[in-house]
Amino acid sequence: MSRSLPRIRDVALAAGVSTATVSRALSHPDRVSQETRDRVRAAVEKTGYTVNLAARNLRRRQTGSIVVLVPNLANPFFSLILSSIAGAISPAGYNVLIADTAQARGNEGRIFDYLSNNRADGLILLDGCLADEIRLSREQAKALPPLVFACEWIDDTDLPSVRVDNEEGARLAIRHLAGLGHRRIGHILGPLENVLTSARAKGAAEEITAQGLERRDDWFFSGDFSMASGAAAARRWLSMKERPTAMFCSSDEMAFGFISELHRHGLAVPDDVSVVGFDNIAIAERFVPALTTVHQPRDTIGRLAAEMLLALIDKDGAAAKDASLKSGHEVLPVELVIRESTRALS
Amino acid sequence: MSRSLPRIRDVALAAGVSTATVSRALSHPDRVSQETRDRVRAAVEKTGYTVNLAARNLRRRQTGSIVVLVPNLANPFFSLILSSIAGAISPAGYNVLIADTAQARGNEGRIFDYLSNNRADGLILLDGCLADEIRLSREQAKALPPLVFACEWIDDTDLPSVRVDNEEGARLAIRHLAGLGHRRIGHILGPLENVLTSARAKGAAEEITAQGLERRDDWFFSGDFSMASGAAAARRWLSMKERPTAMFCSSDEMAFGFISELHRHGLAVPDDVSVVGFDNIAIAERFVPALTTVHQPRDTIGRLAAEMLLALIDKDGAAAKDASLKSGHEVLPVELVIRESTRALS
DNA sequence: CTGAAAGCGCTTACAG
DNA sequence: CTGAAAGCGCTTACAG
Repeated sequence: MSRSLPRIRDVALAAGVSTATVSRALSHPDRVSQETRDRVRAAVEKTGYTVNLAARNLRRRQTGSIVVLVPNLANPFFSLILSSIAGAISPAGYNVLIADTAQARGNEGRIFDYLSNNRADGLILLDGCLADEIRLSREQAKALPPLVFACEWIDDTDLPSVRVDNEEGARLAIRHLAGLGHRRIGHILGPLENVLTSARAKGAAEEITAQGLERRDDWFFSGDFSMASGAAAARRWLSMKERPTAMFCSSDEMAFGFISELHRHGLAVPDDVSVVGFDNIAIAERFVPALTTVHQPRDTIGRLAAEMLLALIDKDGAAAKDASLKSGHEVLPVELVIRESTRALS
Repeated sequence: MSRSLPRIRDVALAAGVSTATVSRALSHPDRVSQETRDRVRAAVEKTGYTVNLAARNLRRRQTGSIVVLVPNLANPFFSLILSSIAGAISPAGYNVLIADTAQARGNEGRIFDYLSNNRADGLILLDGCLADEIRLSREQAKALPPLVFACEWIDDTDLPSVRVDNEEGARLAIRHLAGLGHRRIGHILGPLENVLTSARAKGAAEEITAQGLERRDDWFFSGDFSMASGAAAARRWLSMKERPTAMFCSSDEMAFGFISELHRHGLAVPDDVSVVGFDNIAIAERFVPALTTVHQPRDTIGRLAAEMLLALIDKDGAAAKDASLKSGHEVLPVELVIRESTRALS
């Protein structure tokens, strides 16, 4: 920034008051007389003053930033969540810093840097694979700032989170396929270490059993949420002697990869196999065929995570930490959106 | 941040040197003896010190942040560009703030706030529709920080930019379709005020003429880059008496919307009409049919924009402003990726 | 190569 | 309701 920017002193001069009064008029208008308020406002306008955030933050002993850690920025699943987080955080006066943990993992210590309470007043973590880092930070008594998990979480901790009912989503998917007459249902898993993977696999396995269907290990396909892994699963499916007649994919992208790869081999969905996704990202309704999938309310997830975090930061500031806030888990309902990629077994 | 964080004074005490020396050892290791360097490093490790960025930035009269303004965070086209920007900017020691102009437009003044050099040491603008704001800022002599446009730009200014050869991309698309024997080629436009819209429409119109094809106004369909607008174009296409046999869409998302809407009406691509997109976003190769499209090197765009901006900031700092840097336009080549959504006119 | 000292621009108890 | 003054934590000419 150039040295010619107006400072609070310039406003004070123009308004004929002290800098302390200008500061108060701006930050606590109620602690200042009506007349002073008006004069300061006029002086601000005249000088074109805007507060220097570095100075304010230094003095207030805060960073003014909320850091959001995303597993993979290039994944469209996160974009809507990010914009709803930003939409809820910005009005509260914080900057939103978005960092890609996949990228940060390259640089040793980078993640710790973000986790440090030196960097952010609060954290929203969309990546549940930070258990080790968080444990280490805690052991070293490096105080973490208030944080909230969104979408993913860490098992066996009291860290607050916002997520959907992943098990129920999986059950809905399986129930839908069973209802269409499918008896052999496959499932493409997410990454093995991922909490979403186990939750959805558990729900799927339970419902398969509940429906009295055969549960075979080789009908659980490995994956990592990516389109490429969905395509790889399709190739394995093609090579099987006894194929599932329906597939529940743990992400929409894997469903697209699976469908597309079958299409390249001359097979069609849902004619040759029914497919259900998970997420309901924007393109799901425009894919060909339109994808039957489990809807995650991404805007709500982002907004709630932001609100929970802001509440935590306030509580911390007021030294009145609310235990229920600090370890609350908001579990949002999911719903199945039935479209064209599934149909009754013929 | 809690008040118990180690400060530079703690490091100085532990190392038995002054705070000035600690600061130097950290910021300018070469200006300090080898022994001092080692002792400071040991003291940093022992105390767990990390620099307080607000204090550093205040003292250095900088913000430490680069702001990226995106037209729409929820659009997957931008995600890869954003992550490559972040990948190039972060190592240089800047925070990357991402803001959604669609959201910011709601709050009056928000955009100006971001444009202020009080907020960021540099700007990367992915939104070309900021012409008015930039003109106003300049007129009011509110010094803008160094900035670079990426993807989009503003005509008739000397503001530097990174972009692809949009006209050539359009020509490649039309030439490909003409080469397949198509004589009636339609085009779905982007938003009317958008510079990309005119560049691509110009290239398309030129090449249609160059190929000796009929150019009809009603074969230029309005759109706004979204899937919904592609679907709307499809409905108009369906209602026409004389339909184009091939469509060039100014974005992949519009192509998906167009194809999907036709599919809902029982028509298929490329059997009933050939379709070319623009962007080559990740899902293009996995759409059904896989989309023929004009590839934009999104990672290169992001990286180059970041590098240009960093160079500008350095130059500004050194007061040695390089005119060619300040108004350079990097135009990257595009290439046509031929897949399954186009085929010879039967 | 190193240290003492000033100052970046703001906010906030404190006193009046 | 208002002002004088201290101080947030760092960096950097300046002097030695």
